[in-house]
Amino acid sequence: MKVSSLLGERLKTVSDDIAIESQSLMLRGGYIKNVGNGIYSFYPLAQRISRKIQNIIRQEMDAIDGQEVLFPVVMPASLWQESGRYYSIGAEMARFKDRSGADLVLGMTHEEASVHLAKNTAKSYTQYPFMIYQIQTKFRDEARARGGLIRVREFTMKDGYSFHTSQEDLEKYYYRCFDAYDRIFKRVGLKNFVAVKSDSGMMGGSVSHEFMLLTPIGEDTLAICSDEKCGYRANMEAAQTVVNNIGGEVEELKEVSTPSVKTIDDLCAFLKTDAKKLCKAVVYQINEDDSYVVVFVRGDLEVNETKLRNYLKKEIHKAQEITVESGIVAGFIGPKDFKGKAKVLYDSSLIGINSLISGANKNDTHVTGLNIERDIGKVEYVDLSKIYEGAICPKCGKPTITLSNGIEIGNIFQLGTKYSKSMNMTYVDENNTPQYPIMGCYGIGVGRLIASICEESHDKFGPIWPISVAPFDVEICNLRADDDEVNKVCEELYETLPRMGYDVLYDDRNIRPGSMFADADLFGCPIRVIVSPKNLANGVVEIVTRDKSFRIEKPVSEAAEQVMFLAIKLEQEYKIK
RNA sequence: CGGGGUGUAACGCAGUUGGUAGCGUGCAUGGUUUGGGACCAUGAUGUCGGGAGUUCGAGCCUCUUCACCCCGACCA
Repeated sequence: MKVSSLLGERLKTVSDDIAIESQSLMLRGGYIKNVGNGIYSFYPLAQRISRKIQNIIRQEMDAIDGQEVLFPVVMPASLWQESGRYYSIGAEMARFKDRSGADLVLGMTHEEASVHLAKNTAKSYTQYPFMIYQIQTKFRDEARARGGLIRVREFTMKDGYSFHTSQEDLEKYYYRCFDAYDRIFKRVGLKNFVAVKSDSGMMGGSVSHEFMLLTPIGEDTLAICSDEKCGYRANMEAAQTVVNNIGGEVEELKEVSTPSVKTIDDLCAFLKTDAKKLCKAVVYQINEDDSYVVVFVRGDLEVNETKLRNYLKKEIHKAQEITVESGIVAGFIGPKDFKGKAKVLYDSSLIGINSLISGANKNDTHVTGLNIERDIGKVEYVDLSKIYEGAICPKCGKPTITLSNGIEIGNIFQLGTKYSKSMNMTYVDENNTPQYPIMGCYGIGVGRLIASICEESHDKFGPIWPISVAPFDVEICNLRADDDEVNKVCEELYETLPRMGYDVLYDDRNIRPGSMFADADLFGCPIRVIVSPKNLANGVVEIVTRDKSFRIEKPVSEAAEQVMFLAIKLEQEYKIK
């Protein structure tokens, strides 16, 4: 490919609104073009990267016996009505009608389609297990797209679905896929990624993992044990909070007047105490009937809404206004003498504290010396609080939990029989008895992966693409396109290198070196060959790596060979044994 | 969905009190240059997001509508 005819413009500036480096560089380098909110076109550069990533994914999926298939983007609503998700999914799923008025949906995931495809052919246990996957466009009408390719509405995704005759077999395959994912992310050049236990949400099923790229711009928060021998890692949403309270002295239950003291900070200052001795009330409402839920939690901790949602198995939202009729006194809620019409939950962070301070359910009043067992009775404690920096690791028991941000680059779920049951997919076992297959599902967002790689590997001049995914392996920079000798050497290399199997970009434009190098940095090709009159005067060309860690001058006749050595060396970095 | 903001040339932006649109980059042509975004000269490019209104006159004022961006809620 010659740069003179490569479609896509390199820009010096982008709008200051764009805060994320990868987005800025991919817009500046002519990789992507915004078409609408959360919708992008790919220029050749991005499409080439996408293709290389897809091929790595295909190789690894095929290696674990995946079979590539293709599901439709547009599906009849009836398919989604069968599983029930037509009703349970909200506005995120795009729905429309065809000319005859039939309801259609745009695919946002393909569990239903996979069951539909497999259900009438996989009728005997002898055909199991199997995994089918596709690489295809999805549409999710996200409330708010952001961050370039990090969170979009339309995107290319690899999604796979496996079918098994036993939980053990699913688990065996699940961990094979786990390893395949690990290989994929290593091969595309990511370094700082981890797999974490995740909340499986409303997908159904129990065990799930997310592969996360650790980066400050990540939208998820991860709890990671800093003891490397332990290795505990979880999405904050799913991380168990372990609290080891020191009992403290048993005190008498007393009311204290606390006029207008409403916040935790105010109360700590007013009573000269620590938030760890406080019992805080957080009020939620259940979406379906607006009934209240009060969660009592230790004063220094927050409620993890995902855990609460999972415990209640209901959608909730934070209560905006607490009405007096409900019997709840805003700002002064406490377990003792609570008369509100609400479900009351106790977080496990309150276990073992002998004397708590809480609201007294009266205006401007708190109680001290509250002992839950003595003053309330036996209560059930539930783990509902958010894990925090320095918390006790649920695995090794040491106070070594650290919090990091991450971008989700892939996820794997053990689905169970949610879809096979709801869509009535069965096979017969050895005893000729009908059974529901047990499913797993496995996803990777390709576009997000491109942005993630760029995010992890760039400098202020442009992306530094790993050779395994780079749009081109080598760029030839012709520093004097009006010099016959320079042209001749460039043209020769441009013939030779592709024949050796390399993807070559040739900057043949008659522009000044500064502009050419600036563009070359935006192209981010791992290897650069610079041909100039200055070098040719000594009979050499210059070969450098994009990350600027390596530079060598070689005679023209040895240039191609040197490129090969360098490419092999770079490829080694991303090779998996 | 709530809060804030922006729409003017391909990109980034300016545009005063309402008087008929400009700067930088890029692009085209010619010339001088040539190792980190050169210089000179000449030139082309506008539905000022759309619609309606006020006015002798609207990029600017009013109404309306659309799109996009940022923060939050949400994120199967």
